[in-house]
Amino acid sequence: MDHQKIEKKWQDYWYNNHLFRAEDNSAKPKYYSLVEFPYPSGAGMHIGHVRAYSGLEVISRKRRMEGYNVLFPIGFDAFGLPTENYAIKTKTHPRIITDRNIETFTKQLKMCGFSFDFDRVIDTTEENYYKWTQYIFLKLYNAGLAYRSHTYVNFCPSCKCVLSNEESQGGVCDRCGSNVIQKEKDVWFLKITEYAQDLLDGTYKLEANPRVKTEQINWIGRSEGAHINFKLKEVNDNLRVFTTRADTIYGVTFMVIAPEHPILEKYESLIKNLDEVNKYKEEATHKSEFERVELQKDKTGVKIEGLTAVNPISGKEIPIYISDYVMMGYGTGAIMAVPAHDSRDYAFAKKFNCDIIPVISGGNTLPYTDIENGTMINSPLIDGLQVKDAIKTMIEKIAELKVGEKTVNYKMKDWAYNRQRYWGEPIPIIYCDKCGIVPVPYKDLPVKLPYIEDFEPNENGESPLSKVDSFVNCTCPKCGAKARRETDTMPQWGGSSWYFLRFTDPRNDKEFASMEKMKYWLPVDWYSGGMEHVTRHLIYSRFWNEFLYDQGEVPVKEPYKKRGLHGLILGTDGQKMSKSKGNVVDPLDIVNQYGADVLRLFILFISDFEMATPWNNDSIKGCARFLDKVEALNGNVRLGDLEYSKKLKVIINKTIKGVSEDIENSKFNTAVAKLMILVNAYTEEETISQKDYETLLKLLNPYCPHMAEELWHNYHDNTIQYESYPTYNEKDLIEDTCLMVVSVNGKVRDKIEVERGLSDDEVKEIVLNRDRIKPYIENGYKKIIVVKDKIVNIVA
RNA sequence: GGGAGAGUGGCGGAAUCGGUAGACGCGAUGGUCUCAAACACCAUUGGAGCAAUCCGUGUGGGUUCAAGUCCCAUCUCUCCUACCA
Repeated sequence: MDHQKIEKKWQDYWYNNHLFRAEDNSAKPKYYSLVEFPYPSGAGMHIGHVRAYSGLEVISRKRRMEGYNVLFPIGFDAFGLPTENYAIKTKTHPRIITDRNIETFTKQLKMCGFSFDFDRVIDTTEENYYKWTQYIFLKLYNAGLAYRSHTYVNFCPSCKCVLSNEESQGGVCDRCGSNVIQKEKDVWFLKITEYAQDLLDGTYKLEANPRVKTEQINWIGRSEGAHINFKLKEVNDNLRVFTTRADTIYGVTFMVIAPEHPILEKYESLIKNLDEVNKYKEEATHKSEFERVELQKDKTGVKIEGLTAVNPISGKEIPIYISDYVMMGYGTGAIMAVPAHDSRDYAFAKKFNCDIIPVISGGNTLPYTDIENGTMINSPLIDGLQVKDAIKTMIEKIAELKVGEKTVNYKMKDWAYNRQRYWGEPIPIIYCDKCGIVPVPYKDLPVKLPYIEDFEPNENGESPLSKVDSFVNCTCPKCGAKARRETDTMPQWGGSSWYFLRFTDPRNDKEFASMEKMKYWLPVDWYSGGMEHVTRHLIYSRFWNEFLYDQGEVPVKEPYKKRGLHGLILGTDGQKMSKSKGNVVDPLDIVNQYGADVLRLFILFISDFEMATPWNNDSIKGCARFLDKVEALNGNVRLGDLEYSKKLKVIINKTIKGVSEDIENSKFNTAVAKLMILVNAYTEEETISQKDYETLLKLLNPYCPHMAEELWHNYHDNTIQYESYPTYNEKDLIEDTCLMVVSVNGKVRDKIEVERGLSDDEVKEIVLNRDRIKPYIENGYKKIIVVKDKIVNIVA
């Protein structure tokens, strides 16, 4: 069959007739299946996209046949650095590049025959979309969840841009791979930490692979402990620390604060060795996070002369050090060091000759860090207590003395939200000399991104928009005086944090989506995506949705009911595909050579959907042969019912059941194997009935819709897309007879074909008289275990 | 350092509750068709052995009538995370 021709034919038919359009008013039950919308890169669609979309493509086509009103949308997450960098390199405006790329992507998606609702396509860079991204930002601002702060942030020296914590994992820029440094800047933060507990609670409820859940749970990083205030001897102030081990307080022999800690500036005048301290501070902040981690074995630091802390329990005076092994971003940026029971504190103490006092018994050598089950020593108030009780008792004591309290700490940090870049949503904020920070009134949205020619960032990391006077200069909405606009833009993750809401009502110009439509469509029933977005996009978007829910703007607290996973497609060499390795597979080459149906079938057949798998050029042939066989069967079809062997009936019914169950469990590969078994069984028959052939076509349709549609039209005038999905007959699932395995001492010695449902005694009698078995039981046997219809084991 | 996942033929990978290990596909070998090749079709295909049979799911133990599957120990790989106090 000429796949080029028939695929084009049915794609035109489906898309021109809007066959996959989701209905807003429908009596059918709804189903919202969502795949992570692509970033429209210049390279076009990648083989990974095909795999990522094929899973829910199968589900969506199956749901339509099952009578659901399906929303399976697609759009483009088109703001972002790669486009901007490419624009700088080629001196072409990002708008032009984006439009071009979206066009290419759309064409390619259609060439694969994906059943997206192309009437709902959204583009995050369009004014009528980013207007609402800005709207949600203002909502956050007005709720006190967007704030500006002057602080140290992750900064990529190559992209000349601030990065969020999520974008600089491992101390490396997410986009370009450069080492990230700490830079002091004006930063917009979104207070995602306010939602840490809600996000954690929601994670437990999410239907998802444990990998997804644990990763989110670890990222949120809840830990229970206490805040403890250590009085400063020289001034009337406290040094506050966070600890999970309040029990070890008698073992504290020194304090350590992060180089960025504010008391350094606050009590500058008291510090006798200020020059030395400032020098260390300077060095530390200019080290990249990578360097800090690399040098971790070798602890560095400076003792702060002139400031002393007082242990609130023992009253002992202890020195304070500055060291870069303490991070400003976690806890309070200060720790109480217990060198006897913490290997980092121990290393530091050894180097700086600090005292080391063990407070938990059991260890012969220091540092003794295996301290979950020890007993307290050298700790007057809690001596002899088990660690667990000691923590509890000490926290109570601290609270009683009003020098601290029980608290919960989260690893997650607030989300650094501004970027010094052109190709993003302008942050809708105005600075007025009189009124300070003024949010743009909702009615003035969108703050349009001006069309400019010079979009290169400058050397000191200022946004290209700062050079555009017509954009910067404005009037204060409050007092009418001359004012300036914020010139930074939002990060790539902004637009994608709410796109699933927009899909329910993509052309609305009054609201980001109507409540009525969101009530109908939400939550997303099945959201499929990659592991790489679990600690970024998935958390961000859940945060926005939870916030909007609390504002009464969306109807559900958690936007996703189920989160599915897809594994990476690796190169044939087992390495990640990349241009530099030259192991990239272009999906369109496969489409041209074998057709979209073969590609779709193969990409799901290749392995477990959730696992990473190397690409294999040779195995595709098997899928092509399979489709040839399906087509060839067309000649064996006879109208009307045929009476088959029970065996074939069983195969048909088992296939229907198995394929359906496998698909629901994301076991797309074994579902294909079952279809192959069915086709092989059909091929052995002289003739098959039209009804049974159509059963095959319906089962095949979600995978290979072009072929299914083409063959279906040999018998019908209507489309197969909304034909009812096959159901199976319970009583035809099992054969009348069964093959039982006979083993002696666990080794297979014989097989018997017997009637189903024989009693144990009947089976025993048959087995003991088998010629193949007799030699093994000449000297009698100890016992016989019969597993009904399956296996007999004789213990001799 | 912490967490998660994985280890099965020449290859990609299957294997509900512990019950015939290797489904399905690729490749390979032999054959049919062809002047020939490709395609297609038929047969065989975990290893050793003529065979009976023996050995086989990273490694070493254990539980069980029975272990890829459960338990203990151990090695290797992948991903995530990371001076997290």
